[in-house]
Amino acid sequence: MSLRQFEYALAVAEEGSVTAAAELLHVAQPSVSQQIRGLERELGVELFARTPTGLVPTVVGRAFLREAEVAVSAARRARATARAGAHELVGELVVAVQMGFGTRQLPGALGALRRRFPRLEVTVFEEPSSAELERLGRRGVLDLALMAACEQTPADAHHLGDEEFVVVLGAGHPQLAADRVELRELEGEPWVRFDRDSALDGVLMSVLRDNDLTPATAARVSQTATAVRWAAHGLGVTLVPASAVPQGHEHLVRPVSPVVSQPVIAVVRHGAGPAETALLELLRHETWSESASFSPVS
Amino acid sequence: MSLRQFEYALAVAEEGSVTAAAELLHVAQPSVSQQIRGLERELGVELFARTPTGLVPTVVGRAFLREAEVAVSAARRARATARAGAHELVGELVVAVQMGFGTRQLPGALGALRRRFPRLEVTVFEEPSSAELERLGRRGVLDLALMAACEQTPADAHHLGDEEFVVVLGAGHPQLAADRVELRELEGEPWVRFDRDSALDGVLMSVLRDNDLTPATAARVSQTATAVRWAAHGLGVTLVPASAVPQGHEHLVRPVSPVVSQPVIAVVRHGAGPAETALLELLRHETWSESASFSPVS
DNA sequence: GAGCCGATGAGCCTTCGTCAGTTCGAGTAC
DNA sequence: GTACTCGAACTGACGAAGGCTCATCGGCTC
Repeated sequence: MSLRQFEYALAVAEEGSVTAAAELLHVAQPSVSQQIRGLERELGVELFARTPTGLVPTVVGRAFLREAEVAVSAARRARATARAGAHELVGELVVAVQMGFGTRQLPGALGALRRRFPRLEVTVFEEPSSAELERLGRRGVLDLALMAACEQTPADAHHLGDEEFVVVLGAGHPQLAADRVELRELEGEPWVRFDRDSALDGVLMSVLRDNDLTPATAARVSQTATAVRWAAHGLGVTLVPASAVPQGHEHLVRPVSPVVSQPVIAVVRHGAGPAETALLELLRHETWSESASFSPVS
Repeated sequence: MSLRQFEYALAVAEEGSVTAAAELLHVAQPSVSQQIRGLERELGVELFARTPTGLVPTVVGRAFLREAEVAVSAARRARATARAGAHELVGELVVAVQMGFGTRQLPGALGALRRRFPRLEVTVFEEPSSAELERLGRRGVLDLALMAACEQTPADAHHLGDEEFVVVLGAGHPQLAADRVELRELEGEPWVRFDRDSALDGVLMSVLRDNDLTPATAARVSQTATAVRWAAHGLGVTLVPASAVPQGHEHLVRPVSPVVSQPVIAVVRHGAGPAETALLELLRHETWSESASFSPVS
């Protein structure tokens, strides 16, 4: 049972005779005859009724040909898709981002990618933990991963820039008066934290530890936008990447001292093709080091 | 580009490695390796990225595999359909009926066929002219044709029975008093006739000629049911097969003298399979010679 | 260095394609 | 009605191509 047999059977049905089908397919007549016979023998059914003037599909033959048509056209589509991929970029690029990193840069890069390769679809997964990210990468599901550097960063990772972290304070918080918040001044504040085992929570914990602060957990959330909103409502203070602050909350945000920043890396998978490389280049050209644009209301 | 290559590629994508795929497919590892390479060479694209632990589909590879999956499953369905047809009857049986013949018997036979072979679909074409019917038959479109015998009836036609013709009179027509209408008594009546070149019109014309009647045409219609309805409304009289009289008009119908009847034949096409034969047998077992059940209201 | 994975090359065998010739049925001329 | 011709599909033999297997090599991981 091969595609060739299907195509021959369809041609015979279309033309109504083996001879005409053979001509259409640019092969000799016995070749078509043999293929049809072989197919019928393998299936154990008569697909065509032999008349003196040619071959006519039987009842089962027509039912078979309907499905065969689907198979053949799908095969043609598959080939066309692949061949198109040789020149243009087509397909689906799967990207994973560590929650909160590159939130500002990624849309720009993806927009540019889409403009350059309209037939390239992109799916983005947002994962909180770097462990899960690594697991997906190992399984080959991901084409490109965007994450904070950690101890086990592979050697072939591409350093894109640094993500500066900022605190979000509740409305009316006394520290909003300062241009830059001294972390030690936040002693005793309750914190809006992130999911256990998430990279963001890891950053927060190490920052608190480095500044001799005791972590009082007000709540745990999984998304940075939620953390910012809750902090704005006065539930506690939180620490998020600067690029992850949603619009409308800028006035509650302050850079911290000492500065907290994390190198952001991109990992493309083994045997990366032109699509991955293109996205990587676009990400490189985004602005990563941005002068903190948060300050007290003047 | 063959189905085998598609299956191999899908297996590799599924298993994540050539070795595992080969095991799954019960072939040696180099075989799978070669097929994948051949496919990639033919398409001019890298479908899989080679990693130390196995093969992972690339961006275009995934787009290709999506279509390949469709092709392979359609091929499987095609095979399953055909194999099912070897034991059970599946598919679509195309039947053509000469307008007005077997109108009563066909539904019964088709119902029985459907009960015995639920997966066999039947399509019925109603054609007015025998020439068109023959043309369709010659082109191999039809599996079975039901028609009146004519001069050029082929030798392999199956005689099913005879279709008696009856007249339909307008309400209040004086001849309704008789059990059987003498055709000569209809001299001067306008007739509701049938489409030019239709078999029914041919029957009507030869009957009128045989009885020395002059045909006065009141109207021409293409369907027997319409002819009966128009005749019932007093537009004229008409002559239709007894089995074609729709319910509710029986009181306006009378057999004629001399008796008009046409042999009804079934023609199955060259190389008829079990489906055609089954329907033919069922048609044979329907009652064709029926004592005329039309009479004046008692 | 052991072990796993994919790639490669040689040999065997199946399968496909072609050419020749045969069979069968339909249409036609006499 | 018979014989002839033509066109259709089938059959068999042969050469070519491709698929499968075995043994082996090169790379990478642990």
